[in-house]
Order: sequence, then C-alpha cells, then structure tokens
Amino acid sequence: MAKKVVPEEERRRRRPTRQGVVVTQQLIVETALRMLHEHGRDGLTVRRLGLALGADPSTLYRYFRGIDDLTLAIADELIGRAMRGRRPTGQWRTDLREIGLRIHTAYLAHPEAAVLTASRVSGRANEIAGDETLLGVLRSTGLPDPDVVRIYQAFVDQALAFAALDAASLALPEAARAADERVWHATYAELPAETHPNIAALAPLLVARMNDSAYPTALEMLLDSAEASIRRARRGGDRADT
Amino acid sequence: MAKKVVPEEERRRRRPTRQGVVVTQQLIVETALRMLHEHGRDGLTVRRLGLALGADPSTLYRYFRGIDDLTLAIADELIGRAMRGRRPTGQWRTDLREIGLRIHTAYLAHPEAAVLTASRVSGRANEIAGDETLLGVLRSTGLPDPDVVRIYQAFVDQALAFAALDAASLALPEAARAADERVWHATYAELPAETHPNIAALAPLLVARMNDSAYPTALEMLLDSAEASIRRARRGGDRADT
DNA sequence: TGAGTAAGGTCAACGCTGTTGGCATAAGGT
DNA sequence: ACCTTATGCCAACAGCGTTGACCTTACTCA
Repeated sequence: MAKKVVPEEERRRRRPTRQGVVVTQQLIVETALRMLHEHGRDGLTVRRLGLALGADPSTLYRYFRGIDDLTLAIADELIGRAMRGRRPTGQWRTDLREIGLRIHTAYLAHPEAAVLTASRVSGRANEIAGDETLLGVLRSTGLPDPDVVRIYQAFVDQALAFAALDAASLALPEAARAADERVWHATYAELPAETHPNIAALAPLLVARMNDSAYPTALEMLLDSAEASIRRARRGGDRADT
Repeated sequence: MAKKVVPEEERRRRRPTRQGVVVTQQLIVETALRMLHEHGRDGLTVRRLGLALGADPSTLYRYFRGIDDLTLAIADELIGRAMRGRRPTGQWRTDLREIGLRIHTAYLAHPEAAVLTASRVSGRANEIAGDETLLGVLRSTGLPDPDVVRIYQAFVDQALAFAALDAASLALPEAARAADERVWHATYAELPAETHPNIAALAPLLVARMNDSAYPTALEMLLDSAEASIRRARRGGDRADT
C-alpha cells in the first residue's frame, strides 16, 4: 500500500478506476460532502465513499493520509465556500458582518461536515486566505495590533462556535433530533407552574424561538464592542483598552 | 435481551456482576466520564465500558436504551456539576456571569464529554433545574417576557457554543491536536510578508493568544447588552427594543 | 421457611468500521 | 517500444454497537 500520499500538484498518471472514474482530491472532497448530506454525520465511511466514488475503498489512502486528513480538506473546502464570491465594501463593520454571516450560512449548509471540522486548523490555502483577509479588514481600522488580534480571535471563535452548535443540532441522526425536539413539547411545555413557575410562564415563547439561531444577535454585539474600541483608539492615540 | 430499560427508581433487585460490582446508572455515567478522560473522545466504547465496570458489555443495555441514551445522561451530569455549589448573590449580572463561567469551566473539565453533549437537550432533572434558575434570574430584573426569552437563548447558546468549541480542541486525539498546533508554528508563523503581510505582521501575537478562550470577553459583551435592555425596560415601561 | 417469578448478568453472533500489505496493471517519460 | 512505478484492487485484521437466547439468583409472598 502507499507509503506516502502524492501531493495533488505532482500527480502525473491519471489512471481511471475499473468503473472509469478519474479520481482527484477535489472529487473525493465533494463526494464526501454529498455523502455527509445524504447519510448523516456518521454516514461518511471509507467503504461508502469508495462505492459512491466508483473506486475501491482503499483508494482513498492514495489521496489522503486517512480520514483525519480528509477531514481537514473538507474543513478548508467549507471555508473556501464561505468566502467565495464575497464583495468587500471597504466598510469594516459591513464587511465583518457579511463574513460572519457567510461563515454561519456556509457551515449550516453542510451541518454534518461543520460539526466535524469547525474546531480544526487545516493550515490549507482557503483557511490562510480567510485569516489574511480578516486581519486586513481589522487592521484597516487603525486599531493597535493587540486589539486587532483580540477582536480577530473573538470574531472567529464566535462565528465558528455558533456555526458548530447550530450545525450540531441539524446534524443529529434523525431519531435523536426528533427526540430532542420532542423534549421541548413533551417535557418543558408540560411542567407545572407550582414546581417550575418560570419555565411554565415562558414555555410558549421558548418553544416558538427554539429553532432560531442566536448568532446574528451575538455577532452584532461583538461588532458594537469592536466599534467602541476603534473609536477609543482613534480618539486616544495609544490608549488601548479600559 | 432487555425489551425495556427499567427506570432507576423502580429497580428492586441489585444483583452484583460476576466480578462483584453493583451497577447503577450513576456508576455507569461516572465510569463513562472517567473513560472519556483516560482514552479520549473515541475511547468510550461499550466493550471498554463493560471492562472498566467489571461487567459484560451488554449490561449497559439494562440501564440505558443505547449509547445515545447514555450520552443524554452524561449531558445532564455535566450541567449538574456546573450548577452544583453555586452561591447566588441576588445581583443578576454577577449571578449570570458566574453561571456562564461555571458552565464553561465544567464542560472544559470534561472536554470529550462536552463535545458529545453540548448540543443535546436531555430534558432530565439537572437541565430543567438549570433552565428554571436562569429564567428566574432574568425575570427578577423586570424585563418583559420576550426579552427574557431572547437573552436567555443568547446566553445559553453562547455559553454552550464556546464550551463546545473550546472543548473540541482539547478533546482531539493527541495526534490531531498536536498537528493543529504545529500548523500555527510551522505554517502561519512562516508565511512571507510579501504574500501575507497581515498574518506575517501579527504572527507572534496570534501564536501567543492561540490557547486562550475568547469566551470571557464574549460573555461580558452579552451582559453589557442585557444591562442596556434592562435599563431601557425600567425607564420606558413598555418600550421593548431599538 | 420455602417456592415461584422475573430482573438482570452473560454469551455468542451479526454486520458494520478504518486501515494495511501484497499484487496487478497501465500511464508516461525516455 | 520499453521500463518504471504510480495507482487501483483484493483480502484480511481487530474492534465497534447492538441483539436474542440463556442462565442465575434476589426478591416477593405464602
């Protein structure tokens, strides 16, 4: 078997599989995303990937070191899709808001993949480009470097954290997702006011909001805070923080 | 095999296993937490759980419907540990801050378990009690119910989202965690200023902050926003939002 | 005190999984 | 046209969650 994976750029021989498919890293990643979509979070298996690809399962190991390596490639693909087609306005707040919402949207479009990848550092092209862009937007505000880094970190972690949390609910196996939702109607909505007065009083409102993400609100709050820091920096010169 | 799991309260016969262990749901949950700690996120297996418990693997199915049911029990245990020993001050902001940080801390103490459970709704005792407490704190501020629910949701989701994200990094298999960390030093810190000026300029600051959680900052921002809403509610009567 | 019941522990088996070593084949540089 | 070797394929391994049947023994009730 393969001692080493040949990098995509150095591949010369493109030998089709028995079923006539010419395999590439990109094709594997796209197939993996589709399988996660169709079969759920646990539905990405090497054997099924081979089947869907029209190749032997072990072929994967000619293109990735293993499942974890494939996972990092998927992570980078998600970031790439989030940033692709972006239209920067030059207004930092508008641009940051759009990036945050784009990340959230792109991840929720592939919830099973999002769960697998949100906490990973791929170090691949799309991730690096995204970070460079983000840091550029923040630096353009004139913030001192330590503040840029602080806000950058909060922004990225918040976007990824909410994306992962919201995706995790969507990505649950159907049985578990239905069970979790049933808890709201069967358990929370039925608690008696004597023992749980607060839940009982708010149950209808809680159930109604249940499926909405809190990310847009949290994002706006972060941008407010950033704006305050930027005002402070522009006014006070080298005063950095309170 | 068992057609149905007997609820813990109704258990009468406590028959020890061949190795003399008297099994309970609580014992299984504690053992599962310990195994996750010792063997990593993928280290909780039914067979290993049986071994650690001193019982046949299939014994689990006498106490839980399956791995997913056990997962929900673990989720509730984490919430219970987060809230246990809390000392309410009666000051809403202080109390909310403490609850948020306690959740974050309790989850990070068991990162592998946190990843499995952060997005689940257990509907069990500790979770319900925690929600009742939180809603009580928020209602004590005099906020109108819709604002209570809105802030409650943002607060809980943000706490769980950051807990899950931060836990996910800690819970990675050692090889993956080391690889992700190496990316920062080997990839980001080495990018040339010509192609990636922003990353190159900030690399030392980025690497230094790499291991710190952004949650405390985000939490304080959420509390700021809540405080503003409360002020507005107390002043304006029935004016709810901007 | 003794008998009957069924809770609960154990065993063996099923069809999955990721991964690997060895082998066959054909692509592409010369 | 040849030769090298990249690349696809096959078979096998250990370990996974789960299940059905079986057996043992704690508890109930007379």
